[in-house]
Amino acid sequence: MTGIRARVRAELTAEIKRLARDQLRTVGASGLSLRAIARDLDMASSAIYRYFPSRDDLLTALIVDAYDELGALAEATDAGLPRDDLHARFRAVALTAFHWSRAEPAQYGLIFGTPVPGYAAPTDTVVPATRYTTVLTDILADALRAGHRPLVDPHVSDAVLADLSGLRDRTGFDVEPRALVIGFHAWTSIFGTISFLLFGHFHNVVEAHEALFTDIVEHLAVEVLGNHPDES
Amino acid sequence: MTGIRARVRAELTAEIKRLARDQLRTVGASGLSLRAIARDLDMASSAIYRYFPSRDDLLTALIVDAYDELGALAEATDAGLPRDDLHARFRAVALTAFHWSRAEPAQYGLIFGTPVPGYAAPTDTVVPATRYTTVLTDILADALRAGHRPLVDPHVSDAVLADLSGLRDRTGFDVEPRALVIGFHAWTSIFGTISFLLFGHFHNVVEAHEALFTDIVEHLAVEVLGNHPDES
DNA sequence: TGTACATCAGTGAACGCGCGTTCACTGATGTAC
DNA sequence: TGTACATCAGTGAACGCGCGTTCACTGATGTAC
Repeated sequence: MTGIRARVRAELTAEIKRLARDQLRTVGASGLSLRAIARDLDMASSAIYRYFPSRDDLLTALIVDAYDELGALAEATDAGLPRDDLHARFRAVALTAFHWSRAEPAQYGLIFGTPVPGYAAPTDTVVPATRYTTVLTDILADALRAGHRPLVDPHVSDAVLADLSGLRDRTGFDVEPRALVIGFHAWTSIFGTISFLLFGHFHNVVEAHEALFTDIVEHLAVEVLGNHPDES
Repeated sequence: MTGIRARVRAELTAEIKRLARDQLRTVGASGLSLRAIARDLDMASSAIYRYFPSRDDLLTALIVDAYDELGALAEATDAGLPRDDLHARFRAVALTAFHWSRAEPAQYGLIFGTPVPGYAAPTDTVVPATRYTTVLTDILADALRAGHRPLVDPHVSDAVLADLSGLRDRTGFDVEPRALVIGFHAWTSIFGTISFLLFGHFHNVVEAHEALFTDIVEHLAVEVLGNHPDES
């Protein structure tokens, strides 16, 4: 059986990551300690190196997992809704990010907070990082095709246009620039609001976090999607 | 002369904070080391304790300074513009935050990034933290008085309404709830966009940061302020 | 103006702690014939 | 099915480093009379 050793290995790898996430919660990314994890596991500190070649590799794995978790949740949420109810899809996917940020604040902070200085995210993180964003842009692209139009057509600077055409040439990603700027606006609004709520900037101002988030996303949805084309 | 010792003391205090900011830039808030600062100053590490009673107090001073710097810049920017050009004031104050984030990324990360775990911001930081926000809400209040109306009237949940009336009772801060929700939206959009640009989430997508920020803020201004009342 | 005393800045040693990573090693698990 | 060998997981000691904070102290600067 080649399987048993591999299974034990996978379990211990998962256990190490689980304990690492616990540490993220209590001491933050820069306080993450391999020795502390080894202590929790009743192992020699050097044993961790059989699973992760260095502390940075463990951090990278946590980042990848976090992006994948959020991305998978958003994909599942979106897939469960009727394709043509763009308002509902937009709201639900935004709300998914909000709920995930409350369930996993440490992981949220890891990917959306201050970057750990001296840590350069390797390329392994690029694809997982795009999963959530892809769900969002797909919704906006569907909306465009279905005749939804944003309330205000944004101005797009020449420099931004040039970047976007470069992006199209490099990756084939081809979306109408004005729609994309609206998408960026929605993206940064959603996560800006979540971050401010999570990081305490609404402390003593508004405590009904989910209600406020919902109100803001609702407002955003109308601006981004306009009214339903049937109604205009 | 009681002055000379006080002056030297003020200078050294400033020097310590300057070196601490350098460290923020290179190793981040949690890597901030009093011993390293003492080394840079060619002093015994214990000497720092004549100026800051603990590491956390130094961190607090840095946070207060950061909020004050950004707040003072926004106040000065706004004060230099004609009171009745609300679009210009809104854009300029947003852009001030953007430029400050580029000039002082470490300080920006300190106040708008992931909170340092285990560090509870003391009450000294509350007032400085409101300076920027006050400039922004004043602009929106002026706009309302001048007849500007947002393009879309936001829905405000009962729970948010209750929080806001509680806030009014506690602090006397009294702004029309729908205007305030729009203000929150603008606030989180501005800083969400700045954070994503600064923290690398637009890496390999849009490199013309200032142009993109300007486009998004312009879009936001129209949504928040509507068109100028004269033109409608 | 001069002296006695209090305040303050800075020193250097020490306490007690933690960290990432390497290395030679033992013993168990898997593989090939 | 049994044996020889290779792979792998985990150990424990060590290297070299860093940290915040305390404490008794020296010597200079300021204050009060």
